[in-house]
Amino acid sequence: MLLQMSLARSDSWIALVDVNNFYASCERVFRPDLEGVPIVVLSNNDACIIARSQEAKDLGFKMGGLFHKVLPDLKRAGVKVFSSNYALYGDMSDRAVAVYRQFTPNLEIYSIDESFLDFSGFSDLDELGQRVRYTTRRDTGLPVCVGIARTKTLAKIANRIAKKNPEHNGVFKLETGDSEQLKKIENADIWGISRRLTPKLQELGIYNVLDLSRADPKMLRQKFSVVLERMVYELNGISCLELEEVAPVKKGIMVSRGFGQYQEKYPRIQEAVATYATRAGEKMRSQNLVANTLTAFLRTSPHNESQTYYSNSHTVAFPEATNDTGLIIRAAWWCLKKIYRPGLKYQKAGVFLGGLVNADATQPDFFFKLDTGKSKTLMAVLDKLNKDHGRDTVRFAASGVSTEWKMRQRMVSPRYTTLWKDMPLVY
DNA sequence: TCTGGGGTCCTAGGACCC
DNA sequence: TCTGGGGTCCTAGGACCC
Repeated sequence: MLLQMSLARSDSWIALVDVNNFYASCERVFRPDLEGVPIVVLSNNDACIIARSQEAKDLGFKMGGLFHKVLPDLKRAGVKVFSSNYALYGDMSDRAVAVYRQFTPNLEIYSIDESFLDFSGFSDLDELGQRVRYTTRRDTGLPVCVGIARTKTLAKIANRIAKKNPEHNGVFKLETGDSEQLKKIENADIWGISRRLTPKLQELGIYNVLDLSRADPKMLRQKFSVVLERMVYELNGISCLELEEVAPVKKGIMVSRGFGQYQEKYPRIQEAVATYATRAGEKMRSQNLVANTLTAFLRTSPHNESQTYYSNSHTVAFPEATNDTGLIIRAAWWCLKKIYRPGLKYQKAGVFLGGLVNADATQPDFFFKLDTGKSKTLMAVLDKLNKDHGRDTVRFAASGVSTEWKMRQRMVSPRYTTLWKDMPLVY
């Protein structure tokens, strides 16, 4: 593979804006009474901790900690616990990005809580970073930190420095070749280097980011990968990772969930799979995509020692690319029939749509004639009703009415910003 | 009872072709 | 029937990220 890189223009600057403790901060925006109170947010099924406020971090609660194990400690410490509320987090994320766009037209939404902003050509970048920070807080209630540097990798590091050192007031500009700063950061603490890689780098005498920036990129590529090679260039201010302002077309859409409790019965699993298939169809249509293939998968718990682990998947190709929920459910059930084994306690199932292409550029199958006009109208009506009146107002009977497989969300906060009935009357 | 969900990129290896 | 290099394409699996 050819290494793509370009010397940073002399005036090119990138800012990484990152919301502090994003999920926990979202919960706090509408609950000012929780200011200063430790907060944790749980994964789906209320299984483990996936986000913590600063206070909860300081109390020693760990990422990934099992909820049921740490529950007594959480109670004792007076920690406020939330199930995850992705409707709220997704909407708050959109609001933050809308604020960032007031400062630069060129930005890349990197994740639900991080965006890269093109700061090239502006003067007084520290002051600009402070304005982004102040405005985001004022207009959304969310606290952010800003890291500014010549490349994405360095901007990530700058952001980390801003976050860890309160004296910078949430904004830090990292100059290329600032060896004092790079020396202070361990390999495992930067973007793209996992804990696993750390001991191997240490064998080569690479203990911190300064060492890494001075390592031989060709040698690292040979011993590890092109990813590490690029990192060395990035650390030296040579940009290898461009700003992706236009989100690339998705290559696949996945909808999967663990069940609220283990499921054995075929009809219940069918309902779950039909529900995931429905959700996947909605996602596709909202992005004007159609899928060429569908994969369904089913597995038992890898942690349940009372039975042997079983995991299987099956893929089918649609005769013609589609985003019709009826066809997606049928295909998903076809796959499910191939992989379901009676007598097992299943923990999770999912649906994956692949071979995605734009819905306006499909290749019709000569022999298989799908009535796409009728399907399109039906799906449009379905989506409109569900958008106006709430999810699942109208749905396929295949999804069933039982609730036993549905995930647990016992402590979910209201959808303050996306559901009229949940909107607080007094702020 | 109980261990997230959704995604990207890279690599190796096999199939196939000329 | 055997031998071979060089190339592309596809897939599965791993690593990593948030």
